[in-house]
Amino acid sequence: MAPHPSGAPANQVTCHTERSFPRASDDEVTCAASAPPSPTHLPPDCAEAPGGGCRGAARKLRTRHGGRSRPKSELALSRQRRSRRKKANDRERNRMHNLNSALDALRGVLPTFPDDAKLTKIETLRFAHNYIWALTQTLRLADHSLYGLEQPAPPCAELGSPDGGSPGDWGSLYSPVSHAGSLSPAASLEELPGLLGPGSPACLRPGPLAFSDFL
DNA sequence: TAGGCCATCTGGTCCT
DNA sequence: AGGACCAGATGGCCTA
Repeated sequence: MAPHPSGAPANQVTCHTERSFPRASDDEVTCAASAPPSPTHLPPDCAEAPGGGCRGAARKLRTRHGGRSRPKSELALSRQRRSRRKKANDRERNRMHNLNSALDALRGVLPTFPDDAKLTKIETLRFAHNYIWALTQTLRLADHSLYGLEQPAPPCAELGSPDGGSPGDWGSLYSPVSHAGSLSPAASLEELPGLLGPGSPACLRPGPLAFSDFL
């Protein structure tokens, strides 16, 4: 299922651009525009502020407060905490965006069907895991046949899978790494069974592929 | 309406 | 001290 097929964007924009929805604590956490910057709660892009008043203000503040580690008032401590929290929130948001970007990149190299909704995070990870396993098995089989090993391909049951299932073995027809840019996942998956040679074990020609085979 | 998925916030912990 | 990482909480959106 796709919770946000056309709704909210996958990557929520941050405070520096726009927010998708306000929160109760946003008056403290979001853009500095919502509240006048206090001397101890300087916006991160303060240096670019028109007139460059921020640095001057900070210097003035240091001068006025005697530089370092002076006992701070409760108000100043509170502002400092909020400032740190805001910065931590920004970093955390950015970190999660990076994580989501990596997941999107992973989705991009995984075969999917056109009518399939976007994979969820957990589906993407499981799919990738099983897909890599299938590719590994294919390479193993290719080695066996290339170097004339007498041993026939192991029965499907012996192939095993990381999850105990047997998702099949037809991933070696293309490499998600080497063809990442030109990969046509949808077509590839549907053509895979037919592209496998007639000598392929039955378990490697699973017929119509179900996406769930990889999950 | 319940449940799934997601983004975000938050506080804690560890590391530099 | 500050950043990275993590897990829990919260609330919004969507689908069955």
